Amino acid sequence: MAKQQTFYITTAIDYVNAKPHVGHAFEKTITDTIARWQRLQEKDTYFTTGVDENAQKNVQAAEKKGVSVKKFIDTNTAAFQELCAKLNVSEDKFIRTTAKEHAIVVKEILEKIRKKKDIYKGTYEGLYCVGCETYYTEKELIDGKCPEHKKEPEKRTEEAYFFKLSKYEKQLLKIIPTYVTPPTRANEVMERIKKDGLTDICISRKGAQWGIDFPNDPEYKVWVWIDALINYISGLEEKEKKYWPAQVHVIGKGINWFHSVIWPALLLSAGYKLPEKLVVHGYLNTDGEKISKSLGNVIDPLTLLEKYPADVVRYSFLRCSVFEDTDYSEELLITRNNSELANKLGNLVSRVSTLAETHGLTKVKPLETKKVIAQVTRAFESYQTDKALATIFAFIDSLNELIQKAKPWETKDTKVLYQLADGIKTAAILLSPFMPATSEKIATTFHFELTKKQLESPLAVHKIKKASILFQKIDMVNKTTISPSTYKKEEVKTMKNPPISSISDTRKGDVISNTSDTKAHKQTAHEIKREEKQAGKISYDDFSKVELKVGLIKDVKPHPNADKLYVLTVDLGEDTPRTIVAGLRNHYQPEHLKGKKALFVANLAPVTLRGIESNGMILAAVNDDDSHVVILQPEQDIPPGSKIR
RNA sequence: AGCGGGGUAGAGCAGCCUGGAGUGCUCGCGAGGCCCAUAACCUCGAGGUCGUGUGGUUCAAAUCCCACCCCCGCUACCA
Repeated sequence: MAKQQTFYITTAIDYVNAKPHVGHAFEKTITDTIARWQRLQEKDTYFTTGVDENAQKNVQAAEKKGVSVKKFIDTNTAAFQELCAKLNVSEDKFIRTTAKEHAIVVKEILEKIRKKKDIYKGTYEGLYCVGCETYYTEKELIDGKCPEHKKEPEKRTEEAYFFKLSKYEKQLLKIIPTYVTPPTRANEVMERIKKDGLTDICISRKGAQWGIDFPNDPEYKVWVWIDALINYISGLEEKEKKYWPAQVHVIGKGINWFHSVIWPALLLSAGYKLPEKLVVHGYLNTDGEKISKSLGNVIDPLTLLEKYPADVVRYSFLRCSVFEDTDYSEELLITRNNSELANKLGNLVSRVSTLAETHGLTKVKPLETKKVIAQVTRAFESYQTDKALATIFAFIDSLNELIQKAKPWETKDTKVLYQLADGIKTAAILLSPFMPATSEKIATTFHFELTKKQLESPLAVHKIKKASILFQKIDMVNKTTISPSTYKKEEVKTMKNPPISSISDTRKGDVISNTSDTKAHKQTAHEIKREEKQAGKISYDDFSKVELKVGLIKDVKPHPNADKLYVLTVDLGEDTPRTIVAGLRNHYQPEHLKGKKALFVANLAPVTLRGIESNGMILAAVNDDDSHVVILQPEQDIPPGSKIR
């Protein structure tokens, strides 16, 4: 007998410096659906998901909250586990990278790479700001100075461990086109390799306190990305032999580079087989609509799951395109629940089960379903769960048409009722990876099992009882609204980032990132700010230091090197007009500013912004999330240069 | 500016990879049918220069290639 085929599938592991957001839920749902489909195909499936707990940023985030790092990650990890449970995610293992077993595997693999002579000690040279205790890339500097301290950083070198990524350039270029899907994501990476080439990457962090020790050199920690990627192997534990290589890694587009390039290179070096497919999904765009942005609606998946059944939430994700970015909103969920789940599927099951209860079923040749099954199978082969779902719902539509045409309530045609019931069986089994609980309910009503075998054989006739309501309709008014204050802006930003870590710091492979300790500084800055707030008041003397004047905007030009900035030419009643840079481009058209009088700060120290020196500042009123910006103007006409007191 | 996504009916989308009559889906609108079902379901209809190019390739372009315009996201910038 042939050995049962295995199927190993993973999600990316999530970065736990904040609570889970819809993107995480989206990825888990897609991956879970593929895993369940493979199980339905009778493959021996292993599915892992989990969290990346070793990132340096956790240290800072924890300190900010005033809790220990361990406690901080435990709390957030629990939220991710809760998400999986409530979403009905069927993972076989939830990985935590702080687990001892994980660290052991990381060390083993690094040892293999070292033996291959792909690790060497070199010197990292970078621009170091003493105040921040961190390295900056030239791109991050403003005017050649540290953005926090406005001081020029010094050139510093330190010893570090490097991985010979460059060695694998040719091999990678060869494998990426077949490994990475969709092709645009493969091209993206190929282009970058061809353009910039691959340089060796620094894989150690000196003096970091959080993370996995570098083998044989406790002065260093392993760079978090290396540690994170290895979860795909460490998560298998003793099952490694059985399941590796993975069939699929599902990841978000933001972390494509790490999975397309660094991960296979590490595996090649360590002598592992490569995973078969990297499925790179797009993002759910939750503030695509301006309306929800101004309302401050942040869609929290755990809140959604409290309000709506898991299957409804899952369905709302799974209808979104896997590969493209999609706008996602709670309205969308409600519309889909009502018109697709309740009206189409739910209502169909309800009608057929009621009619079957009163009239019974007579076994005849079922409807043709091979085509639908083949189409769904094909969609799964290319990991387009959204297409698979659309195909199933087109089939459900055809059942609705059939019942309407055949009018079994009039004809009492139990043969048609059988065909409908058999069709529902097919739909329910095909839907079981998407909405497991719903399929289970339908299976109970019509007496079948959610197996491959029953998918391919006609429905056995049983006495049917009317089904209970599958999907309740949702009132639009009941929509969840979360006030902006629930989430700090900063948090939302991090959450929108791809699960593991930031990309910018590895852009050129010259990585000692700015993730290392800026905390000392940041904390003091924070304290100062807080003190200022507590004091809250300034003296008149302080106020009088600010020189406010009326200015006439004589000209408005877009900043040549920045999207959000205008360069204003302003008459402040002086001999020559001043150049003032203002961030108004998203809020005003040039013609609405030109010729107007507005209020300016006249004695602000000049600053160069993206290459243009600004000599003052325009005053504007701003709402909470900066979405609405209004310039201040004198109520009546008054000459430029007039003072404001 | 860098990277990414998009522009298809009043709104939101699919179709594009692999070219074959503007085909389809959800919402909305108009008319009708049905009375089994969750006020659901079914049929028909109105509504389109498929962003622009009187650009290229082709017998044939929403689809492939080129140029341009606009929108959105992330990052930078809001003195």
